[in-house]
Amino acid sequence: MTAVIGWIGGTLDEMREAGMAGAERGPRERMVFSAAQLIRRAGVGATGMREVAAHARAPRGSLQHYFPDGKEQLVNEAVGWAGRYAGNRVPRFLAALPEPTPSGLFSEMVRQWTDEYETEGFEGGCPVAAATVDCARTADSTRQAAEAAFTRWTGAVAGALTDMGVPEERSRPLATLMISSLEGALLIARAERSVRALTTAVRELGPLLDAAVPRPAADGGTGEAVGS
Amino acid sequence: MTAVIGWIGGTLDEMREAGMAGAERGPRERMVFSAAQLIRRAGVGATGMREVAAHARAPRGSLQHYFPDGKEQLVNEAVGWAGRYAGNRVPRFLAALPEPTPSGLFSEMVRQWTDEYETEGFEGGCPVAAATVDCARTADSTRQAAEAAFTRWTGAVAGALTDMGVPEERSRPLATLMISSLEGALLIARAERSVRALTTAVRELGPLLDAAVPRPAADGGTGEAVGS
DNA sequence: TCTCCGCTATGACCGCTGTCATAGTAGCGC
DNA sequence: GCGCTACTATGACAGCGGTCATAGCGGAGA
Repeated sequence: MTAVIGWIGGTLDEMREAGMAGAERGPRERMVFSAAQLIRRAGVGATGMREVAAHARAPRGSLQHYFPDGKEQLVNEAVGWAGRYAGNRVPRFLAALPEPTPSGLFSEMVRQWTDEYETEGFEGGCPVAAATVDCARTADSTRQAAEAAFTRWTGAVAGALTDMGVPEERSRPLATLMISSLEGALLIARAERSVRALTTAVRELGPLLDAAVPRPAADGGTGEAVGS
Repeated sequence: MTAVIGWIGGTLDEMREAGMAGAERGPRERMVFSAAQLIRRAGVGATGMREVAAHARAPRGSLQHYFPDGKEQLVNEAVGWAGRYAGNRVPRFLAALPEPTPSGLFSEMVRQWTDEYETEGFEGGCPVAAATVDCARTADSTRQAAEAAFTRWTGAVAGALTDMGVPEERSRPLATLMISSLEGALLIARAERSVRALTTAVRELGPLLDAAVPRPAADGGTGEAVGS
C-alpha cells in the first residue's frame, strides 16, 4: 500500500487539518489545500487547474489522476476541506477562552479574520462563499458541497452554544446568524479594505448572543453538561 | 441631440431605477442592467461580454462604443447601479410599512429576497458580493465600486434608522450589521436552496434592532410615531 | 528479469474570452 | 451633395481554459 495518500475524499479519517502553512502532506492533499487558497482569493472562475498544481508544487499530470472528474471535483473537495476546517476550529476557539461565552466564541471566530487581514492584507475571503457565488447556479454538486460546508460549520457552532447553556432551539438559529454576519462582514471588509464591518459585527452582536444563555453569571447548579 | 441616451455614467441624474423587468431604456442602460443580472447569477468571471450584449438585446458593436475601457468598466457600472438601486429602495420599504421600525425595515429588505427566491428560485445573489469575491483582489477599480455601493446602501439604511430615532452613533454600525447579515444569509440561502437563513436573520436580529430606538413604547412626548 | 501499477510528463485540441481593427449605416447641419 | 458624428456590424487575433491521449518512470511482487 504505497497509496497512503491519494484517498481523502471519504467520510472518515477526515482532516489532519494541515495547518495553514507548511505541514507537507501528499500532493493530493496539497492540491486541495491550494485550490481552497486560490479560490478564496480570486474566485473559482479565475482559478486555473494548472495554477493549482503549480501553487501546490504538484505535478500537473497528477490532476487527472487524483481528480478524474475534473475541476468540479477539485473545487468540491476544496469546499469540503474548508467546511471541515471551519468546523474543527470551533473547539479550539473555545479552548482559547478563559471561560466560554457565545460572544467570546464569536469574537474568536472573527478575530481569526481580522488578524489575517491586518497582517496579510485583504487578499482572501471565504472559499465557500466564493464557490457559492460562482457555482451555485451551474454546478449543483458544488452547491451541495457548499451547503454541506455551511451545515458542518453551523453544527459545530450550534453545538458549542448548547454546551454553553443556550437553549436547544435557539442554538442553530443563533449559529446561523453568527455565520451569516461573519460572511457578510467579510465581503464588506474586503470591499472596504477595513476590518470595520467585522469588529462592528462583534460589538453589536455580542450582547445579543450572551443574552441567549439563561443565567448570565455562573452558579454551578445542576451540572450543566447539556448532553445532546 | 439624438444622444439622449448613451450617457449615464455621470454623477447626477442617476437612476431611473429601471424596474426589475421591462422598462425599455437605451441600449447602454440595458447593458449595464443585464450585466448586473448575469453577474449576480454566475459571477463576474463566468459572465461574457457577448453574453451581456445578447441578454440586453443590444448590438455587440455597442460594447466598445459605450464601454471603451472594456469589461472592467461595464462591471463597475453594474456594481454602481446595484448600489444605487439598493439605496433607493430603502425609502420605498419605509413607505410600505404601516409605521417605520428598524425591524420592519430589515424585514422588508429581507422579504425582497425571500419573495424572489420563492417565486423565481435560488438562481441569483447580490451582484456586489459577486464582484467583490471575483475582483476585489485583481481589479482595484471594481473593489472601489463595490465599496461605494456598500457605502451608499449603508448610508441609506443608517439614515432611515436615525429618522426612526436611533441614536446617531448606533445607526451606522447597526446598518452595517443588517447588511452584513443579509449578505451572509444570501450566501447560505443559495447554498441551501432555502430561505431559512434569511428568515432566521430577521427573527433573531429584529428585537436587537428595535431595542436601539430609545423608548420602545409610545409616550406621546415629542411627537414620536413609534407606538406599537 | 519481467510485469504490473501507481504516478508523472507532455503535447495537442477545441472552445471561449476580451479586445482590436476596420468598415458600414443613419441622421443632421450646411 | 458633403462632411461630420453617433452608432452598428463583423471578422480576426492572440491567449488561456479544461480536458484528453499517449507515453515514460520507478518500485514492488512473482
